Amino acid sequence: MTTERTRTERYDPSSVEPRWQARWAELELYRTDLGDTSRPKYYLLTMYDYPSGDLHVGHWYVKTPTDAIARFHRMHGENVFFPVGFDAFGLPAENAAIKKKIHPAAWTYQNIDNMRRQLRSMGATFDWASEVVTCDPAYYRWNQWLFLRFLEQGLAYRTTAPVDWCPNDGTLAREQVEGVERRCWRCGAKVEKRDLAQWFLRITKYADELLDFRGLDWPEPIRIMQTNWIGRSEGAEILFTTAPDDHQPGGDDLRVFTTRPDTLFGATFMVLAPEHPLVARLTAPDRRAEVETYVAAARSATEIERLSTEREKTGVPIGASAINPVNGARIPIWIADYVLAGYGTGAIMAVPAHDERDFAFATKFGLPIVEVIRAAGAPGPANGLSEAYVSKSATDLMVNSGRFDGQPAPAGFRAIVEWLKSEGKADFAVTYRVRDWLISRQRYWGTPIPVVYCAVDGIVPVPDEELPVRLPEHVDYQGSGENPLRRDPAFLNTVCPRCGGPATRETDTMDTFMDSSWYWFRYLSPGLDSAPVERALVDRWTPVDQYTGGAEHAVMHLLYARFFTKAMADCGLVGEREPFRRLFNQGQVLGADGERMSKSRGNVEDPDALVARYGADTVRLYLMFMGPWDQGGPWSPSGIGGVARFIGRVWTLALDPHGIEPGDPASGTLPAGEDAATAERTIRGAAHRTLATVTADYEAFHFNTMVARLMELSNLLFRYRGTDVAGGSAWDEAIALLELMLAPAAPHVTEELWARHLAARDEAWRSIHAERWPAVDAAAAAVETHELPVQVNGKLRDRVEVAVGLSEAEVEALVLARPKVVAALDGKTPLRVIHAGGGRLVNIVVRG
RNA sequence: GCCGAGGUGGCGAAACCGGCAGACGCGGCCGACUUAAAAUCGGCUGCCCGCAAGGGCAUGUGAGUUCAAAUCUCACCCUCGGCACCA
Repeated sequence: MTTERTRTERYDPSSVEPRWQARWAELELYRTDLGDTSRPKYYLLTMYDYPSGDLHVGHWYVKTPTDAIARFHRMHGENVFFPVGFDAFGLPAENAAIKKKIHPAAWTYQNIDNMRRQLRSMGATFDWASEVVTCDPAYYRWNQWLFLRFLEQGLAYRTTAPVDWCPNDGTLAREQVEGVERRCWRCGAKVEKRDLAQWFLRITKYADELLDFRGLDWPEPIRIMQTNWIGRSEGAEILFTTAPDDHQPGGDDLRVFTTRPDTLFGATFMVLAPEHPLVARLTAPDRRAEVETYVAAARSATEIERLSTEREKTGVPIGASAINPVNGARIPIWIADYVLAGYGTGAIMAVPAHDERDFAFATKFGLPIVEVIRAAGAPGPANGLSEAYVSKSATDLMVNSGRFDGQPAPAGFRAIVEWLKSEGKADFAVTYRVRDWLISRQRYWGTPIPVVYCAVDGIVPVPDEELPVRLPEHVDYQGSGENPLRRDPAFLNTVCPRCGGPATRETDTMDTFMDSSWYWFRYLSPGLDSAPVERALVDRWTPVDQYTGGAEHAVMHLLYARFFTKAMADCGLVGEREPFRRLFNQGQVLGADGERMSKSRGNVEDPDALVARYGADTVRLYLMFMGPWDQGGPWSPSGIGGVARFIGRVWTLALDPHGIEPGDPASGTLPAGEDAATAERTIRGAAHRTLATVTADYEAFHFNTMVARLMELSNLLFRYRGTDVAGGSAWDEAIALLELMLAPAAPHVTEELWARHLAARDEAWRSIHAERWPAVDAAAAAVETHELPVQVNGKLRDRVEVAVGLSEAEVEALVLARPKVVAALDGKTPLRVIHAGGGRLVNIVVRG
């Protein structure tokens, strides 16, 4: 008997995992009863995916820890709603259509089928009954409906805006414009800008409200990025007028926005955006050729290039002048690409003495620099300023500013604006960096914008009862990259809903960010065909309690979602004005080469192969163990074997507590100096201390240290395997705690072990995932002594085991008597003894 | 360029509040078990000097604050995310 060394069967995920997945599905364990009010609700949302074809480990990296959160909350008795869906419109489907001659819909649905299968292999607790697919007319119909409400509210409007344009392939997305040469990805033609009439949503109306994050538990960096993206600037709008010349009569209004009206006397020239509407009219005939060349060049540059502060400043004078309203001075008008048409008024007054970009510009082109602000007490510069003085100190004084000389700059700011305001030439103003949201896309695979154009009635909204405006199925998307909807007469030609006369449909479709701006509301009632959202469920379940997804969405998706919620609230559709109470951004898993995973780079890591080899639990646990969840990093599978080993050890501990390791002579005997009673105290103490830290780690999403703590506990239990205490009550308690703690992260193996324990005790089966999260036994977890590090002059010299709760004097006496400390003191008298952080460390200071 | 994040052993990382740098795991080395291998189990493993006891050095670089700095401050270097038509 004793020589029999047969081990328990190994853990075999390939048989255990599918069996439990099937059982959970059969029992509909994760279908949420949204009407159940007996328990607290927990709406857990993870960013839905674009159906690109295959899941990669990056998808697992977001979703499996989120699933652990869902399970953790269920174990706390909450009614958890954890839906999934697909962000199914978008450019890649159209690209696939062009390249592979497959219909975008076919490509998309084929990918969705595959990804559904892959998502199910995670063993996650998604509520599939709530699934949303945005390219389904039952979904995009409500995009159209919402658009029409926004149109009624004045939140949607149409105006012209430039697009990247290829003469052969029409509008191009940013990623379809290649290289610094800016050429078309398909035909290589030089890309130009073209102005098109397009639809916008008025996000700027909510700019101030979007700056308010009160009540939201969001990461600070995301709040800062959104705040900077919105970019609120307080200042004034100043009215300059153009001076008369030989070629034009003057008297045109030129409005500028400035944050520094106190520097107005230092405005020595004016710069218009090359796209500014007055440029053509004001330009002198002899300047025209040069100006037109410059405007063309500026239009082909990207905004990132134009706003670079590093780049050499460029610009040309247009041969006209403006009148500075404070002193009547004639100042030359230039155009330069660092001034953008879309920001402020598209025109600036240049104050080179007090703005870095203006200084660089004036220096390069020999324009005058007039100092008008000086630090208090500073002498005036002897030979002119060597750099711009941009400091905004409250004690700065105004100089060379007529009757404002000697005034503090902040007072001058107000005084100058008040004075000009009384003359109708200025007013206080606020400008935002954020621009209204351009939602028009000249593409096929998106939600058609539901308006028609009638020669008689102009822009006419499609009536609600005619929604959805369906995408025609059979279109010619092979001809060119231009929107195929324009080539489909059956779609294009319609009748005006108002007059019944001939009309044409809008052929632009919506930005897919429109779809993702309200999908979590739709999850609550995906099949509802009378309204986009069911108000009662929305009121009960939103805002979302926890949202997880990538930080790459910090400003666009997450800002649009907030805007949409506010706009929907103003349309009376929802009650809350914020979508996501708590946000977490996990890091990105990069390819092994450190680059973003993408098919074209060939660095995509396929989770199916890993699951086949190690099982879903190991992959889940490894992704959690890799590092902090918000960090991400390059993918490397080295180390996954360690996690697989850990799961195997838990399996062995749970099913074979009395086994002896033939390779370890100490196996099966208690550690030296321990009897059964102390061993059991050690086991219970370790288990309950682990429970305390693991609980905190789950709550803080510190999954990597959570796994480490469980490894430590299993290592400790392994030392007691085969001894007299193995299989005893303390042991069994520790094993049960270990399984419960591991259950949210590794749901299959823990479910199997739990079922076997129940069967061994002849108890009826119940899922471990329906068990309550255990409570810490504080008495068991308490420690009696701890190790105290002792430093002399900040260097570690000794460690002392001390009882918990000694006074500082007792500790000091103990420590000063230690031989190593005496040696380190070398006869010198301690100057101070510092007791840090409640017995964490003692530092003895001796030098003078 | 602008906004945001991050740089710690051979590798992934830990140190949550300014208090023992390197938990946990990978890899490596040594051992046990085995006819053998695999698997499994145990031990050691930041670098340098030393037989050892011990000592010195060390958290991207350089300065500073402090009894004490991976952690705070300043400057610089490098990597990653976003920059409005990829999602």
